[in-house]
Amino acid sequence: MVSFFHKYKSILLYALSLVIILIALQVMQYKLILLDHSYELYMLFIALLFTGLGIWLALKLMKPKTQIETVIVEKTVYEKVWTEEELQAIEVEKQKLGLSTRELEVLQLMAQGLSNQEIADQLFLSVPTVKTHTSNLFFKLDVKRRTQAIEKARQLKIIE
Amino acid sequence: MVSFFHKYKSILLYALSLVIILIALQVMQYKLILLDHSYELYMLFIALLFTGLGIWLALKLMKPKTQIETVIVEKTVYEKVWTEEELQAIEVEKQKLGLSTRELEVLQLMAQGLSNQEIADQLFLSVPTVKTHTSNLFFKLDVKRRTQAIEKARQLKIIE
DNA sequence: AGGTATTTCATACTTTGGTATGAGGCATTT
DNA sequence: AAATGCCTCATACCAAAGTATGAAATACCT
Repeated sequence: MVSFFHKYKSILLYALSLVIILIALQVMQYKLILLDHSYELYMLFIALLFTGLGIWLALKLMKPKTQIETVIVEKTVYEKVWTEEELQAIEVEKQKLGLSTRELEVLQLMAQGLSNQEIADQLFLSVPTVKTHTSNLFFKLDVKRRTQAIEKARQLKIIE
Repeated sequence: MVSFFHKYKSILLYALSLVIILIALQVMQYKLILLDHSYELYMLFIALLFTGLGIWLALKLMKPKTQIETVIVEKTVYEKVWTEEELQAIEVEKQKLGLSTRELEVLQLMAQGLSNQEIADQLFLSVPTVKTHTSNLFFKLDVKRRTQAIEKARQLKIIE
């Protein structure tokens, strides 16, 4: 019963408004407006009033539809100025990771979108070797995929 | 001038309807309805009529909102680095790509390091659907892998 | 009413990515 | 000399990514 009211709250409110306004209009009609014989203005007023009410009702009922589309997050990133403390914290984290020279090289190329094969070619390595590096890299960065590794490395300012 | 009409077509149509209906009502008033002294029914009719008109108007005006063409306005504001011309050039490139809403959403999540499965879960899609989106995405971005797509999207400032 | 674009899903297939394990060479450190 | 850490490579196996193709529903526009 409560949920019923909740669900159709807008419509019930509309019906209520309808009744109230109609009564009000009838009162007004006999007391004020029609005395001036300004029937056209009177009608215009009513029309606009109920149009507004219709718009309001539509907006209320439409709400669920607009919700679906708001999955996307809007981000406005300003140029961040890093304080000494933050930079030091990042440095510490980088140190803790203990990435080797080779691993950093691989990470660089990985972030540029190269495949393991392409990285191997670039660094004159075999693909298994590159895989070993990437695998160790993921372990040290505590991630599961190269895309996550790239994201994390970016946050730690290891790359770019 | 044409686009002006197109943009405010709904409102103009509303105004037109308003006028026509008011005139019609006045004619009706003198000829039909009020002869029965059914003033209340008459008012109710008007109220419902214009409520409907209001709903229609609201729906028309809401349309652009549900489309959400460029919801992802991820304008990263590196204030001092990017000039107006550069930003505009980037915008033009973005437009040329013609990425759809869904594709942009997938791109976003992809850049956060999510797997196709995780993207599917997040957006309530099947994995094949996500694959379709990524595949189209790669084609439009002219890349071969998701890591490249992320890199390119970053350069075009589509993401972060 | 028909055309277009988007979104969705499926199936089948190939390629790439990632894990596990082992192993040898080469420095540096203890 | 032995231990440690790094770099290298290999094999094998499984998971994820990516391609190709078809299809169907929706929505929008002319």
